[in-house]
Amino acid sequence: MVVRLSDVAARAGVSVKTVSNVANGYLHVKPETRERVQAAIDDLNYRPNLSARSLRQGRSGVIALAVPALDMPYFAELTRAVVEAAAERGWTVLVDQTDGLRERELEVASGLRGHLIDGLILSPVGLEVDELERSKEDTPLVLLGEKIAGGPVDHVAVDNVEAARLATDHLLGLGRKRVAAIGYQARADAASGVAPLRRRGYERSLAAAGITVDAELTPQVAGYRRVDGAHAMETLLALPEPPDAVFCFSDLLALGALRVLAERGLRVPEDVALIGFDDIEDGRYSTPSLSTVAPAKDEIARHAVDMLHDRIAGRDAVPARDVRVGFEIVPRESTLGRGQTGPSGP
Amino acid sequence: MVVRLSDVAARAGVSVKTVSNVANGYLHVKPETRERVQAAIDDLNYRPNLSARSLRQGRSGVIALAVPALDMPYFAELTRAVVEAAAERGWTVLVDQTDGLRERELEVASGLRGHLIDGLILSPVGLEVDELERSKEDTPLVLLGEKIAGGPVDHVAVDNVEAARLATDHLLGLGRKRVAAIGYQARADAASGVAPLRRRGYERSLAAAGITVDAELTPQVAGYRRVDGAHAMETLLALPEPPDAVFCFSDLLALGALRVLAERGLRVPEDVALIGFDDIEDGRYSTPSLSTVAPAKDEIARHAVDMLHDRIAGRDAVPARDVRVGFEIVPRESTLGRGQTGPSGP
DNA sequence: CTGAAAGCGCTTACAG
DNA sequence: CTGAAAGCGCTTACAG
Repeated sequence: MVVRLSDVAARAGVSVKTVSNVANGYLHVKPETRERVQAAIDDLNYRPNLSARSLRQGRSGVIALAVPALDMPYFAELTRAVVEAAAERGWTVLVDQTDGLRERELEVASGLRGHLIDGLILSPVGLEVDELERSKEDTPLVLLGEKIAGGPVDHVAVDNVEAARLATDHLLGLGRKRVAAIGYQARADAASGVAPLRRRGYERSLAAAGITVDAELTPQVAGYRRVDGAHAMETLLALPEPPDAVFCFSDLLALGALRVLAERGLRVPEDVALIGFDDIEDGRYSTPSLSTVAPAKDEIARHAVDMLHDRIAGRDAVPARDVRVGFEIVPRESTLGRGQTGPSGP
Repeated sequence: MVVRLSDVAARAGVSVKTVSNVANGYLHVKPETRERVQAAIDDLNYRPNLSARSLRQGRSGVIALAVPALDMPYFAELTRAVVEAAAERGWTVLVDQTDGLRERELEVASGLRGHLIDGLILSPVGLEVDELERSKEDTPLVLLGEKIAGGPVDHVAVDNVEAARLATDHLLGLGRKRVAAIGYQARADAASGVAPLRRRGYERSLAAAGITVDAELTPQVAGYRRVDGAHAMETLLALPEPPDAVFCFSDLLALGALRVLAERGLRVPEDVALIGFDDIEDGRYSTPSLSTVAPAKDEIARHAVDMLHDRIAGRDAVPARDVRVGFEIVPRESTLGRGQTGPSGP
């Protein structure tokens, strides 16, 4: 049996307007009246129909978050942070998985959810900026990452070039001479995703140290998962002169690489030092624990939600903003060795 | 500018009914008419307003999935599977995180989303069956896991007792004598979550081998994350006579334990054999790779979505169903040792 | 402070 | 096969 606002009004002996005022926490309702209405709401177990409210108000209180894959820890952790930040605003989050596919990202960006959502936070991988402009929806949109930066849309990211540069510096600072990078992608020149930026930081660091990039030390990967890191590491170890350090463009890549090094009986960091990117929890508990670049995920989430809130509130006049959040180089055992670090853990 | 059905109708020179028919893929529309309507839809970039549709039809096409934590890989992987299974039915999934808190689970179960969702898949941790019955909502509900089984609600789970028994058998089969269990919880007697079931399986296996349970070998944990496994392992290693094998009630617990064993310089599996539960991707790439119990996550997701679909379709007459999905013991290096297993990987 | 009424954008009987 | 109209359950000007 469905309970309507008017049922509550009838029971409480007031108008629907008054019930609506109480349900929405408005002022100008006598405490006595408010109490009577609340009692009726409780008695009847009334729940407002959000579709009706949304239809009337033009806002649903639901935002969508579209990430490549929920089962990649970085995105799982980011999703958690976004859901929490959204909850603080009373928003509900609807999660979409794009698998990094251009068409799915485009679908999502072009209003897949038809007015069901008030706004969208999208972490694009395959989408190009011109496609985004062509599909220009009126749904407020915030982009994550640097796939499409400086474009016509709000976006928040870490400074990937600088973070990658410092990560590589960290390896060079250990005295390593052959520093490889795992994460180069075939489509790198097409400015896809973070790869070209982290690549630039890596190369910049080497250049500053007077080292020329050795193409052999930058194998191509198909993706950023453990399996890709494992394959790339195998390639590197097959070289006549393997690297003595590796900067992996994601922690998952690094964990895959770590696994292969262990299989080969190589010591980390003594034989090969390793640093990743993302600071996922897995890396804190691996053996050895994984040095990494830690982006401020909570800040990313908070900024994304705040910016979306501003857009939804109608600050359309404001030009698109590019927000940078902080990051930190977190040295752990995979570069410093055992005993150099404190107890692991979150 | 918002485009309405009537705008499309006007442009195409037909009635709204016809546009509605086309938009919903109904029959009985002349191909020629359909084409003209479709052209108008494309021209105007029309998107149906889902709130209006939902208000009218009483169904939104959105279901909610409530899990304890998205950043726990098991739930992240399960969420992915549910989103995919739901997509096959044209459903969108709204994700809630409960943190395993009773009150949040209750909120969610008692229609938090007020008619926004057509149904709910809930993985309860703290919620008790009587609370669930009291709050008896009309929103179709399917429960995951065995926290509340055999109750008044559809639910799908693996046979945790049997799975735990076989996992323990696997350790005993290696000739281990002091087999510990990490995952006992203080509230175990209160029948909370999977702990008591896996505990029963563990004890049943020992009993069959003529071994009495040693309370020292079953330390309490506060949660099922890596940090909890690390703490419990430390407790076990501090014993005068530490275990030579450990059954961990989750892979995360096992990964935490593995980390501590490595820190202490103990060999796995030579000194201590280890098996987990969940088959998360992390365990396939750890060193050593982690033996585990692999529940059929895709089956769980598919059954949950199918059962929810049946309830939404109004098969209320059908009594609550308890569905069991399969599982598999997956031996890897943490019990079999190096070289005993094939190449790791997904 | 409260009541009666319009309207958000759909879908769907009901006529034709 | 198509058109005109009612109504889903809210919120919100508009009167009082």
